[in-house]
Parts: sequence; structure tokens; C-alpha cells
Amino acid sequence: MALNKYSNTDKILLAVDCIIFGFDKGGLKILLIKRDFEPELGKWSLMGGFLKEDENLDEAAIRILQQLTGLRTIYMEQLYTFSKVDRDPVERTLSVAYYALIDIEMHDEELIENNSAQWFSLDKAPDLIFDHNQMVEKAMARLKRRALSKPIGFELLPSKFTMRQLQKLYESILNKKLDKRNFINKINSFGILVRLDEKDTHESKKGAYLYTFDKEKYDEKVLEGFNFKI
Amino acid sequence: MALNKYSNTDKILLAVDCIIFGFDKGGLKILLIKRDFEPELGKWSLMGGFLKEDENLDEAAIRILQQLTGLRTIYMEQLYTFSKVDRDPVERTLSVAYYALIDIEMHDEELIENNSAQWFSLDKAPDLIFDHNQMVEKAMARLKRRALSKPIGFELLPSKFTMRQLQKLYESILNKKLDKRNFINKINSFGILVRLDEKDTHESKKGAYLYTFDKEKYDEKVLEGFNFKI
DNA sequence: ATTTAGTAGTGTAAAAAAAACACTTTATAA
DNA sequence: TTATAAAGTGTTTTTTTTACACTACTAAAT
Repeated sequence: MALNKYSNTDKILLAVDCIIFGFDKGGLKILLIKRDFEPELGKWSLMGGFLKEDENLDEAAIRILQQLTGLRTIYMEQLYTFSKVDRDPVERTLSVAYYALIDIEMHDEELIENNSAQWFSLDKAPDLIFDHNQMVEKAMARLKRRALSKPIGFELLPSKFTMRQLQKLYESILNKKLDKRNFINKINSFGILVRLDEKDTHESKKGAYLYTFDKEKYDEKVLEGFNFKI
Repeated sequence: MALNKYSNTDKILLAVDCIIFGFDKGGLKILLIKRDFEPELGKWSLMGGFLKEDENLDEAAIRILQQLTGLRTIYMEQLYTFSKVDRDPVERTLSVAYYALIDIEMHDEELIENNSAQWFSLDKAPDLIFDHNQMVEKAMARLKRRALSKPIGFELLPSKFTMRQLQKLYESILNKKLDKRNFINKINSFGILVRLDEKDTHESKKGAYLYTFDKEKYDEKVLEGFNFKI
């Protein structure tokens, strides 16, 4: 079947921009890069790149993320496509935003330095170029909704973590204080955690039990979803 | 500031495809068109078009929808961007899917006929071209989630409707039977309905009260969201 | 050796929300 | 007048959510 191509007039550049979330004891953070090219040289922005002819959007997002963090197995999700006509002053460009959750201790620090990237707490993040602030806002809202309907944390926490860390993660995503006992009861009711015989003594003299996720039950809950409602 | 343009190599065609939902006594339906052009001439597909240089995606979606239905004030939401490299056999094309909710009785029947379009119940819809089946599936999932977190119905129902119609709408979106009394109690607890002194006698001898939405309270609930959980 | 300080860990009762459930009313047509 | 078919209406039970306070543990300071 020899098909004529569609008219050529309205082809458009497509960017992929990534909102990269990480979590450490300072709370929820995003990874930003300082631009070393025009336009907006020297300003902060999300990590991004252009979609290539031979890859789909997920692949582009993975490529871009690996470029910055060195990581391949990352939780990632397409967020929204931004299309304001003049959003990029250089040339009409659409941007498909992705958000990613990564374990902040797993990435390649050298790579990040080479890209002059830096982690920022959400409330201390600088103003970003173009419509990137709006992208971050939308990603936060999506992350919040997701945290209430599916387990999250596996992607953001180290493989062993304390109950307190998990709670703090949820607190910084939902942006509110949670009751310790209610939180534990709820989490335990999902049956996705395994308590180890190890303790973490960094944060207290008594030491706090370390947990891991029961990968199988975790994935089950990711599929079926749950109702956090806390 | 004279900026050089980005490299020109990877510009791509962008389509916008619309999943158009309607509702009548047969249940939830989608509007499909029979293609009168290649490729896939004669097959069924979603209504779509290409993004133009001087419009953003929302504008393109509105334009495309008006072309088919004649309607302008439509509830519409961007759904997802589909990007598989070979999704369109003619040429690399990305498609941004939008879904729309319209009052099935408000559209321009002539327009629809001219476009050889037709309403289909979801379970009786034909196989669609390209990745359009996947788009419909994703739209259904989104619609379901949305119906549980915000009021919906204003967009799909005529301005006056019976409690039973509203319940059937929810039943066909959620794809399950609901208890009559629990449904009414829940809906009333939101305070978004106004009961009129009119009755609709099409469906029963006794006649059922007609309701309208209290636009102000409805919009309030759209903003703050609610927890349907039924 | 004792005290102090700081975080970890634990359960129950009250309130709110959701689910289950069945009979009466009404108007028309037979 | 009777049969029919959908409309309308509340209460109880169960489940889920929320509110709430004390003891346990260990290391460091005295």
C-alpha cells in the first residue's frame, strides 16, 4: 500500500520535560538543572530534551532521565502535554511532561554535577523557565492523588526504611501532619510491609525498626489500588 | 534577542483525537465517524484533526469537536498523548487524545450526518483504527475516576432530568448497579440538585420528578471535589 | 549510678460513612 | 376495579475513620 504522506505544513517540535521527585530527611525534593545554553542561560529548568524520530515518548523520557541520573529502572508516568503557542520563545514547541520518582541515594552524583543539577526542596525551589513552574504544580497534584489511590514509596525510599520515614514521605506529599498510630494501622492493613530484625539508630537512641516492601503484595496493591483517605 | 532556531530534524505531525461521550436512555455512548479517506477508508475511528501552527491543543480540540457536533461549550479534558512510532502507517504522527462530554440532544444532527458519524453504545462499538480502541479504554477509565471525585452529569444530561436518569448515568459510567435509596441519599447530601414541580411521565404512569442542577453549588463541588464512593 | 532527653511503639472508644434492606404510592391501561 | 409498572421513602447494621496518651528504650550528660 503506497500511501501519500499528510501535508507537511504543520509539523512541530516536541520536547519532553521531566519532573524528577526524590525524598530524603529534608522532605520531598525535585531535581533541577541550571541551563548552560540559550535561551534563558543560567536560569533553572526541568531536565528536558527533544523527541527523536525513532522513539516514542516513554523512551525519550527514559533516555533523558538516564542522561541526568544514570538510572534506568525508574518509576515514570506521562503527566500532560503543554502547548501554548508562545511557550518557547525560540520556536513553537510542544512539551510532554513526565514525572519520575527516584531513590535520591541511588543516582550518579557525578552525572548530576556534570549537568549542573541540584536537588531543591519544593518550597525553596527557584523560579523556572517557560511553563515549567506550572508543570511542577501539576506533577505535585498528580503525585498527591496517586499517593491516595496506590502505594507509593517503593520508588522514593531506600530499600530499608523506618515507619517514620514512610510517614514523613506521605506527610510531605500530602502536605499535612498525620497521626502516627492511625498511619501505622492503615499501612499495616494493606499488608505490604515486612518488618526486619534490624534497627536504624540514626534518628534516635532507642532505634527504629527497619521495614521493606513485600514486593509481591505491593505490586498487587498497585494494580488493584487502595483508598488511603488519611 | 535574536535566537537561532532549534535543529529542524525532528519535527513531527501532531494529531488531536476526541473521544466524545453522550448519554441517553440506552446508556453511555460514544460518537464515531466512518472514514471517507485513506488510510483505513470505510473503517470507524474517533473524530480527529491536525494541530495547526497558530493554535494550542485545547483550541484544536474545540475546533475539531465543533466541526462534528456544532457545539462550542463543551466539557473537555486532555487525556493522554499517544506516541508509538508506527501508530499511523502513513507517517510518524503523535496524537493527543481529548475526551468530551456532551448532551446528546444538543448536537447538530445534520452536521453529524454529513460527517457520517454515529452514536454507539460502548459495548456495541466497532473496532477502531490505529490505537483508537486504546484511547477509548483510557477515556473510560478516566471518566470513571472523575465521576467518583467530582460531579458529572451536568454535561451529559439535558437541563431537566429525573433522579433515575442520573442514577442510570452513574451506573453506566461505573458499570455497576447502584442501590436506589443509597444513591439518592448520597446525591442529596451534596446539595447540588433542585427538585422542580414538574414530572416526567415518559417512563412511568406515576411520573417522576424532574430535577436541575444548582449551577452555583455544582461548580463549587467541581472545584472542591467530593467522595462519591458508592 | 542516676538522671535526662528524645524518639519509638502501642490500642481503644467515639463518630462518621457506607451498605443492606422492603414496603407504600400513584396513575394509567386492561 | 383491578392489575401493572415504576416512583418514592427511612432505619439498622457494618465498616471505616478519627481522636486521643501513655510506656519503653537507649545514649549522653551529670
